[in-house]
Amino acid sequence: MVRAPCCEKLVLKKGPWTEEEDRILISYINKYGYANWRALPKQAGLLRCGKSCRLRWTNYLRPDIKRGNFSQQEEETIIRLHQMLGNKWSAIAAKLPGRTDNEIKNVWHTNLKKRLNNNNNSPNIPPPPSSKSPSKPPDDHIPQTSTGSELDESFWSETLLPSLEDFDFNFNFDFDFEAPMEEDQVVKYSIDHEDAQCYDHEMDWFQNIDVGDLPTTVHI
DNA sequence: AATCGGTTCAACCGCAGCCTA
DNA sequence: ATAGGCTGCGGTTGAACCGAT
Repeated sequence: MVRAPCCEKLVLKKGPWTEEEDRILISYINKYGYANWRALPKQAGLLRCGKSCRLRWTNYLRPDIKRGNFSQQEEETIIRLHQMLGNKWSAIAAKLPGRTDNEIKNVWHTNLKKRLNNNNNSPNIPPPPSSKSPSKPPDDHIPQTSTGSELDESFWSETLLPSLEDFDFNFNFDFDFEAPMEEDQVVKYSIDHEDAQCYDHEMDWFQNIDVGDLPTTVHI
């Protein structure tokens, strides 16, 4: 179907936002909210398209944005979540309060990706799940339980990952690299069972599973 | 001081999916 | 069932910045 262009061929401004524009946008949203982004700039008196306003607000002006460098823990969380979710930046951002998908995407491309590439020849970082890479990871990347037995791959692809996609992570995944990272790297994670139960109302999977069944240590 | 190359990050673009009429 | 509108997402771009020479 044919879509109307976001920024109609009117003289809508593009490029960096000025302080004045920021002020207008913040003031308008504080007063009226942002129910309709398309109508917002017109009503607020901004010569911007709604899309541009939404982006500026969600990525920069929102009061709950956490500015500044990413902590090591945040970076590790991003790496781990990226391994599980792939380039689902918004899903990753949802697990890092105060961080935006754009910010995480930038950090990934400018920092973490390179860092991982530097460690690339170590087999400890499995390729992220990606629709663009249908090939299976090599056998030595299949996660194994702490007992050394291989996890059923379908557990990850059919049960765990889809659940994580939709799950509101208010429990902590506590990933903990054991240094030094050797070929048989161990990645540990833990799930606070009680917290998990708080959010399991609609998740049969969590209701029926004994967290004790989950591997808490995974050899990659 | 000038220039050059690399890095960062805000912003844009286009598509997909959802919703409604 | 379908067309059209809107929002959100991921990929990409380009200006600004920074350090090296």
